[in-house]
Amino acid sequence: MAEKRDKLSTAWAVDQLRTLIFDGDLAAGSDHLEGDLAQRLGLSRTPVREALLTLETQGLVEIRPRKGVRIRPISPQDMAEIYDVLTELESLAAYDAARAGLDTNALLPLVQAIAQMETALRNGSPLEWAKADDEFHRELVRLGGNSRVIDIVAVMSDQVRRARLATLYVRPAPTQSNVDHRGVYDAIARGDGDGARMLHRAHRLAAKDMLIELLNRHPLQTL
Amino acid sequence: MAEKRDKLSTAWAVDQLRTLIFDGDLAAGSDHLEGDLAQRLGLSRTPVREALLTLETQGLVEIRPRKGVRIRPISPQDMAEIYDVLTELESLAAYDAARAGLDTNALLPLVQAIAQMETALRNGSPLEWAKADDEFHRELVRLGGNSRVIDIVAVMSDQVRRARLATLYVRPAPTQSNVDHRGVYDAIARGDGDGARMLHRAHRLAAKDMLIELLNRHPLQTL
DNA sequence: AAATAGAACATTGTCAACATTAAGTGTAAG
DNA sequence: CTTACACTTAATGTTGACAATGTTCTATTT
Repeated sequence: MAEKRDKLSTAWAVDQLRTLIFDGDLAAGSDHLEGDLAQRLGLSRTPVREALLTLETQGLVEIRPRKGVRIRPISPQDMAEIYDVLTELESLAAYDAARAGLDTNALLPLVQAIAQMETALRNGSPLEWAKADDEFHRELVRLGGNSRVIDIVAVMSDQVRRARLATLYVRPAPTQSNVDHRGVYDAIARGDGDGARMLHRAHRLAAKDMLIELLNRHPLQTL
Repeated sequence: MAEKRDKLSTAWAVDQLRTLIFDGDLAAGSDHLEGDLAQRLGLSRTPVREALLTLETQGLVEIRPRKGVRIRPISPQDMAEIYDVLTELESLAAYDAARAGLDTNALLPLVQAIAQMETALRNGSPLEWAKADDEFHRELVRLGGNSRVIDIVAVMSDQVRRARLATLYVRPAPTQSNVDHRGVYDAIARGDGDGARMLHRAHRLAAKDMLIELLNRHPLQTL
């Protein structure tokens, strides 16, 4: 556990709890008392309580009075819902990014992410590929410039983070994904808004179908 | 102010504060101390603080330590961002609703909302029209069935609520809106997903352009 | 043995007091 | 006259204690 905390207790507690959740130290579906969590973090209940409030509105936990705080599991239907939202909002971001008239320099992070994904794919390192993929999507949304979209996508991505990691080593090699990313990038670079939107939409829909099918076939518990 | 409170103080405080904000009793852009708000609601700071935390993640206030809680104003750019998000997510909902194979009975609330809008339009009652319009959009999203979309749209709608009300008496009569709604309804009723999506998208984009142009022309302060 | 009432317990909800910290204010030095 | 420093003040951040309340267990009745 990270030791020093120079920020406010509540913000620090949010970070710590997020880490515990993403690392699986707080298992999906498990229940925890405010008091226990507070003790675990070495804080009083108030900041932990406030942190949990925040995490609840972000959909990571569910507060059930007198039954403990439940770490929200993700069902295949949840995945479908979230991917649909991501599809729409990221496609909008791709459109906006393409229409923004960005120069090559501004698009550099996208190119780098794509390069990293291709390297990772060649090296067979799923984890590194996932990191670069995450970076590509985050950067794409950032370039879109809509702050609401940025926030919502971040929250939704967090909700499926565990599940995506769990499927990383079961899913087929993401060769098509890499092709898709290049296509989206090219469309943005040439200022083709509609093209970028449609290509990204197709990319996301394919990813959704793959993941859902995967989850239904390998009924992974405790997501 | 509503008097009895049978729910938890925090939830009650959220409701009260929302009402105060939407009614303009807490003006857009104004600052308020936790202590003052707590006294105003007759509560201690703790539940008010928790309520403010929630309202902050919903984008209605901005907590600025030692400077008070600011009631977030809405700029034309904010409006543009929010309408873009609403456009994408509601269009998705329209698509999903159309593909869900809902029977006429399930679509009744939509029909009623449309009828109310037409009546209000004939009677020249903008406020009633706005209520029915709100209802139409909320019901549409509900029929889409994606709980994330429902939540996000609710939050985004809240953020523009004040601004929409402020423009109600300045905007041209929404005759085209009513035509649009019928078109969306028909597409859903005949199960035409792509049609519903495209019609609703066009409807929302037009509304956005109208509103933005209106806001830029009548620089309404304090939204 | 099953059902119900009631007591005991555990947990959360709320509060008031205290600690901390940033902003503002006045003073003195350059 | 400006700047920098320390002091004052006001607001928030945090804590521990207490109140309210739902849950579980137990005893009693049928």
